[in-house]
Amino acid sequence: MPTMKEIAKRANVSVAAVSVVLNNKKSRISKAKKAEIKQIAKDLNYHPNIAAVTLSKNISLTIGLIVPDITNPFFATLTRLIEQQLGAQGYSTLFVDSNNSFAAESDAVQNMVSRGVDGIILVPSNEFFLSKKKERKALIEKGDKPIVLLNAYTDLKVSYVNFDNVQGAYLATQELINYGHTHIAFIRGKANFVNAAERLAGYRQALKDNRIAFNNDLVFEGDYTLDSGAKLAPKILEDPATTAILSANDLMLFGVIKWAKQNFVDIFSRVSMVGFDNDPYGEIIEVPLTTVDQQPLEMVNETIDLLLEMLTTGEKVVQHLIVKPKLIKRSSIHKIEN
Amino acid sequence: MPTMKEIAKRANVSVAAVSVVLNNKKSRISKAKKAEIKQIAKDLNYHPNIAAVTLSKNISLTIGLIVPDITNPFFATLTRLIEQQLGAQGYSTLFVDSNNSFAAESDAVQNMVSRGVDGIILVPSNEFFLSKKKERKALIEKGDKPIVLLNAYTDLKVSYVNFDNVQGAYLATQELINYGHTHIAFIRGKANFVNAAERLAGYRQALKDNRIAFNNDLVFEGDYTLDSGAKLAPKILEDPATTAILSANDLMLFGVIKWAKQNFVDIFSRVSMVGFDNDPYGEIIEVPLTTVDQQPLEMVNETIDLLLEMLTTGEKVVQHLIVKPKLIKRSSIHKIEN
DNA sequence: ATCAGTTGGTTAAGCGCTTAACCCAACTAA
DNA sequence: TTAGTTGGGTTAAGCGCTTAACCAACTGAT
Repeated sequence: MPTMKEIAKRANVSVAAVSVVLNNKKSRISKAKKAEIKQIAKDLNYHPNIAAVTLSKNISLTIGLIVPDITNPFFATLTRLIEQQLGAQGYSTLFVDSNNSFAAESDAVQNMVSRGVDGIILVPSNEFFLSKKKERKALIEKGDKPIVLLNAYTDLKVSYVNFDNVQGAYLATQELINYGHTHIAFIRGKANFVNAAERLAGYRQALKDNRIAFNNDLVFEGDYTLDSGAKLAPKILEDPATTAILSANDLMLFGVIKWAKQNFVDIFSRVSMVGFDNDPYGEIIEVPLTTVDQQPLEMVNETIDLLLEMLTTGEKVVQHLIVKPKLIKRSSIHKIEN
Repeated sequence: MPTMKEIAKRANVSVAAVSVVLNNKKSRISKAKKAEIKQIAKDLNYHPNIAAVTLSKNISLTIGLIVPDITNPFFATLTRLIEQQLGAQGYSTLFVDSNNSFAAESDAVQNMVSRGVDGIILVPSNEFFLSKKKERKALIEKGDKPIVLLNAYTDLKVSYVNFDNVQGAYLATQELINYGHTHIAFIRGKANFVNAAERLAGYRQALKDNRIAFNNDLVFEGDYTLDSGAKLAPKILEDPATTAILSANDLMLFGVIKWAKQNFVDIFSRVSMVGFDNDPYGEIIEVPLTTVDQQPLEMVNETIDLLLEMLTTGEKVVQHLIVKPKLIKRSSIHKIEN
């Protein structure tokens, strides 16, 4: 790999001169020399050693990205958008799949700080919210880099971008009610997942606004995995009065559908369904799924803007951005006569 | 962030002493001093500045990973396995989604080399194989880092890990034939995708071994996207003699299914289907999809082993590893009477 | 008494790049 | 004539860490 030293030698100048011209800083280097240096750099196919730049400037043009599970399509979509937008701004992405483990998230943040990332985007795992506040706080403050949480609310003094889970669940529930449903099962995320609580709240609010009594027996707790949905399916369907299911994500609904297939129940006739996430596969299943879209592009845009603002101004702002949900109406809801 | 200098001052030793003990090198530092230094490091929550380590040792414990599209579940699975296995070995992952662009792959490699990654895992895009050999070669040789291609054959002098596409397509085709199918449509990948050619070859070989004439009118060209499958669907289904479809990936088959839903054709009765990839959603659709599993875990294991061998020995080996396919038999094939 | 070997470290150079401070010759302007 | 400016760079220190070479004091054997 060619270095500035090499270029300097060929151009008969000091490496300082090379540095300033290759970085396009205003300096007293003559036009001719500038051109010569740039030409030599091009000829040698020079590219800076980023470790050296990082060491001396204390910025790395790298950001860390931590997601709970990249095989979850929603997180994959976020990841793709983030990587591409950061790349367009000249930033590289140090990627970690935390496998839904708080310990892994913590290690990842430490390692990223150690590597001198300029900032961190953390899509918190479920475990994140199960940890002690003190530990969460320690994680956030490690190396006090700019950090923004994505897809989560939090009580910590840190920026986050989330989407309006209350409103999302409200919209979805209202839609079911509009079709005449009153016995609506709700598959929530585990008690301590923050987004899960908000979604439950939206569900309850919609019931209340429609004067439908909330019934806790209709609330089932999953963990956002397909398997947890499959496991809950028989319990949910046990009550013949239940005519609809609202799920805190599509994946659990797919689990319900899978269980139904395996047990020969015609699930699409049996219940109406609405999910969360706008999973691409919701569109191609037997009956396309009505779902709440989390507007990943908007979320990522806000996240990148926020992070970039911190990086360029050098100030650590604490902002909370909430993007509005959008109900994608497809065919998994049918009318009920009361 | 505390530095070795800080530790050295507190322990009344030189930073060189700190360096050797924190790196557990054998040295002439007394047990007592060693313990003291380590304790201070722990108290200060010291973590090395990786940029400095990289600069001086010329290794970064970072590897670059480039995939064509992280929202494709197969690539997501590979990515997850890679990141976790590398993490377990102390390596971090610099991630790039090339968005199926050769230019992006090329830039990514350059950038990674510039950042001093120790090695690169490239899951080549489709465009990769459409580029000139000279350009592909240039990409591979950039900065001559250890590099292994994953999920591809190649004519270049570089290691790769792939799975046996010929055998995979052969198995799938033979399965269809076993069920009595003789008019089997094949959705291939674009002509220049190397894996696509091998899959076609396996399909043809199976036909030949069963004395079924190859008919080029039954071969359709997609680009591995869901949309391309949807676009091809009407053409494929036009010929009433066609009783089965083998697709070079599940996604295109999902596209066919989607088109069928939208056009009210009962696709699962109309044709038998086999895909490639063992996409998780193949299991939860109306009729679970028979598919060829690419054994991502085995592929990743081989890839990591290969790369780690190069990293530890420092030698650039050129090995070609082919993992055996596995046919996942589900319900999307039905018997045909001839 | 001398010397080799051991113990317990230190020194210094270097990795590639950045940046503030400096230098000198030639040219203006009063 | 001289002070001041401008053009065209150079020097040197420093970012945090690594590593080979060195050194001083002590111990034990001859």
